[in-house]
Amino acid sequence: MARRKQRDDEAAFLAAYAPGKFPRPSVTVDLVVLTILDGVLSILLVARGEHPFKGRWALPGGFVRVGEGPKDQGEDLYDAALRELREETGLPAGAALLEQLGAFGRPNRDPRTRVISVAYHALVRPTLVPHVSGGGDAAGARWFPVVERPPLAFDHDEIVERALARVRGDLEGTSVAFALVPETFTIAELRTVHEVILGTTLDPGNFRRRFLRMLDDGVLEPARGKRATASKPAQVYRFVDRR
Amino acid sequence: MARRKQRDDEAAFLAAYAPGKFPRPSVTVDLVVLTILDGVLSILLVARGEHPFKGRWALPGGFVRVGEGPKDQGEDLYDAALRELREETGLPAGAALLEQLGAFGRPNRDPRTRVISVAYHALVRPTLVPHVSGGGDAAGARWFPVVERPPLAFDHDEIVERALARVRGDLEGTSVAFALVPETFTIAELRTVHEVILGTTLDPGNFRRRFLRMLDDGVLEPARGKRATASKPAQVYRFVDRR
DNA sequence: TCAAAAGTGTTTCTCGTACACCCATGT
DNA sequence: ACATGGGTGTACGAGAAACACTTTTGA
Repeated sequence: MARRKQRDDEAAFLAAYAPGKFPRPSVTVDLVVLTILDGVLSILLVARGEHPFKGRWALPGGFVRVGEGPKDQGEDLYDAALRELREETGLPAGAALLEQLGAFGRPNRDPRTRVISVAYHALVRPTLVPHVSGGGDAAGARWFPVVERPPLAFDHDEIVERALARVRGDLEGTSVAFALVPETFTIAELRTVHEVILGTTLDPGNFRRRFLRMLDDGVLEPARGKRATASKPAQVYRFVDRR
Repeated sequence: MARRKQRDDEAAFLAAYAPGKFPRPSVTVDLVVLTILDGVLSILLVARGEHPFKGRWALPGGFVRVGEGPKDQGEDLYDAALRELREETGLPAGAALLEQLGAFGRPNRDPRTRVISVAYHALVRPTLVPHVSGGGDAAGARWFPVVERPPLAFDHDEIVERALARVRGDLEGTSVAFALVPETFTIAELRTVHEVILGTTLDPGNFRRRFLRMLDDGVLEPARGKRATASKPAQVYRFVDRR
């Protein structure tokens, strides 16, 4: 039958297919890992131990694992990003909000060979940050305030700029802010996250109202306990994730 | 000097660098080419002449040109997208609003070998569409209404869905709508674009007011002439691009 | 003269912004 | 007792939404 014919046809084609006739690029994932330390938006950078850009700071990242043939095709891009995050920071999967920023593939962005990088941004809870320094591969990794970060290797400055613009844009409408706050948090803590990302100050009263609207939308729920502050203790809340 | 030493060091490293120790993926660009035909949001698809997915419809696209060594590293991703657009549609550069959607790299999305695709969406003025059919490589290219498009090859259905979501999201706040309208246009024509993309109907009066606000923001300017309609002729406007 | 679409007016509601103010608590 | 920050009230303006209405043209 035609159906059977079609299958054999395709199988024959696949067997005859010779990969690698054309040169291929290397593909990496690079991570823009962000958190808030002492009320300052901060980024995780690694010092490059090898050429090119030896000694410069760069985004953590690495090559995407690609299998040898049609049978094993390697790992997903997202999984590669997760793996790099774990290897370079020691953070467990699910500890960060990981989202793809896009592909950066300008020729000569890496002097060695053509490299196309798929960038991700990862937002890490400040309460998990202490774990980061401990990691094995993470020797040479350091947090910098984003506003006073050193110039970066490759086109990583451009990637960081795009990540920041993206996070700012996503601040309202998505749940990015909750990824930068402890499990349970006060209204003021969440407001600080917004202020730090936007680089402005927000009216506490007005922010509170927006916040409470989320509450009866079911995005948030009150949690037990209060947070001790410099003055009157504040109610703590929890983000309810319904994906 | 240390400076001189550093340069020689790096040059030596580059010379010694042996590329291709690890398997590399193929990288393609795929295009979600959209326009509005007869008031219907439409997408350009090509019939696949070869395996895999022979006979299925797919997004236009092709391999990114990658050079042989460090000296020639090939073309930029954006340029590759432009080139494909030209080759497959005959559209000149600048005829379409071309923006990157992201990278799609699930293993086994192509049965032959690991392929990572960088997707772009291209919004084409309906007045330019007649040129499209004429193109050389464009044999087998056809417009489909997006709502009744056939099932696509590879993971292209997913890419299209993401493109549509992106365009809908960008509709307000960016100038995507102006890319789907003739050089000069009436308020009703622009409204139709919004309605078609959002899949809703909009109040003519209210839309007009939003539109006029753009006018005194300087985003638009009145153009000479009127557009003949079924009834009272309408004023035409022009989009002023200040990038 | 009639249908169709351009263009105007009006009302209501929601939301952002600004700002004044009260209240509870740790020091 | 008092400063600090949590929490509340209010008033104004911009804009979204709904809808009734007038005007201008082609057929």
